[in-house]
Amino acid sequence: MVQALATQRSSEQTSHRRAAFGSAPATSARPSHLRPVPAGDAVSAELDRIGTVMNYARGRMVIEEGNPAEYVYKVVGGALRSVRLLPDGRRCITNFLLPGDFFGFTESREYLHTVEAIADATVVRYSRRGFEVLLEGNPRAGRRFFGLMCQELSVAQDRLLLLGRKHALERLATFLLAMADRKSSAIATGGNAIELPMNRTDVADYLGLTVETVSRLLTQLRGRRIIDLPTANHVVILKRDDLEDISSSQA
Amino acid sequence: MVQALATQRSSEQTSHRRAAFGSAPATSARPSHLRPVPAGDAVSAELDRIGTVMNYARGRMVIEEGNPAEYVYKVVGGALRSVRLLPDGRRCITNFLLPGDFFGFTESREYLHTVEAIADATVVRYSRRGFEVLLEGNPRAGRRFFGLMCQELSVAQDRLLLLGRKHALERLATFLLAMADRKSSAIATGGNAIELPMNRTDVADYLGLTVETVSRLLTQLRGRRIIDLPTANHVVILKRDDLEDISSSQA
DNA sequence: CGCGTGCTTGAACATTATCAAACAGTGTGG
DNA sequence: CCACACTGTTTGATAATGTTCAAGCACGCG
Repeated sequence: MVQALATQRSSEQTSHRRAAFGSAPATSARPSHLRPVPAGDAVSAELDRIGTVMNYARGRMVIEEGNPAEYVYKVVGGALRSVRLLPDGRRCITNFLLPGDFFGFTESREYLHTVEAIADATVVRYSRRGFEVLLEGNPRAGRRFFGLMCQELSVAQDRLLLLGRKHALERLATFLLAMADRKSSAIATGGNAIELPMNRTDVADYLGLTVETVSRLLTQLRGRRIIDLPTANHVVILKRDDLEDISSSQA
Repeated sequence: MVQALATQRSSEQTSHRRAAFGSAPATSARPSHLRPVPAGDAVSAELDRIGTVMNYARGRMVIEEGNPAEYVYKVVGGALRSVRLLPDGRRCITNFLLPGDFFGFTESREYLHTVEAIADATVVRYSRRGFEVLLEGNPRAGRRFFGLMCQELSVAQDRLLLLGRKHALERLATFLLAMADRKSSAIATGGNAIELPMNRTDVADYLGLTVETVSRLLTQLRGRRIIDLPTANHVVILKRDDLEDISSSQA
């Protein structure tokens, strides 16, 4: 939410100020350590030359499934969701995108997923063509992004395990711990205070559950004094060990 | 199974014959069109120089979670499974690996998943170091493998949707259609005869179901004359349209 | 021929979904 | 400034899908 406040309300507002590749937004407490933001260097300088800063208001679509895949993006501030749909409307959020995350990569001509801002978001947009030229001309960039894709794939596989084999409560615990690690807005609390930028429906679609189940389980965890819920979107982890036990994560 | 029969029974048998990068095994009907095997060219020639052909008997482990990630692999013949486990033994098969597929890519020092042969399998092994040198020195190779990772990620996201939002019968239908497309061993039948190299437990762990449910649903589909089951591992798609309707796939 | 593994089938059960309604928080207009 | 409407959250009762436990069956192999 801190990031969101720093961005402007208007959507699709373009600024031609050049974007720093590796720098986290000033309003972010620190870059995520799960998906590290590459440090500023030669690759960053290259990317800076072709990047354009853009702002999207909450709810706005950044890319849409089926549209020509002409750009790739990096999140600078705010939060977004990557969405896949079934024909009848059932929804899966494949990923929440936070500062430092890239999105929009695809091998096909069109995007295969939709990305929407769940909080006012700032992103840097790179032309796909320019990005590809960078990849071909700069082996270091190629290596870096190949490594990034390996990590993404690994994260996705963890989620396959979560969706395929974990119970509802295990899923929620895993999610809360991951969010706490990615987005520890309060260093003072040891990374245990989480400001959720997404609503219950988003969490449900991310965990393969229903809104009702997510709500009930959060209530249950609060009843067991494992978490606190000062407000609906503010979670405080009180007993991290218990949450880790519940999550059944090997990590 | 055709591929498996062509390979030798002994495991970990090394042959220093050089491996053709893009060529499908002679015993394979045709390369998968879902995950195209890159055609032979300069990149292939590069890889050939550092590849070693290896055979693994059914059930053998090729790579193991936690071990140093020293190699990357390409499947030439047979079939393998990529596995993730929870501490209590619950299992998720993140992918079935068939001829043309690569595996073993990771950004971390150790493998994050286990790969086992489900049928006698032939793979080509490349040293990770040599592969990385290739990526850095050959922009075309970099681009190709980056694209491959994009595809892998997209496939994984489709499976997130499947595991998160599809019912058991939809999952099974989706799986059967995908297998038919990947592994149409009988061209004469229009790609509708499938020889499943994996057992029911593997299918269950791939679809996030139990063996019993998989078995019941296969029986149900046979009862509705949508598929035939000449043997337990031989599926014939009789009504592809019905199966596609059931699968709820947008594709 | 008998054993073992994997597949199928059945009955009871559990977890989570569905349907429904009340509640809370926020922003808007009177 | 308060009432109202809207959206999102919580809670409850019921139902369904898929799991669990259990047993029988079939095929392949020694």
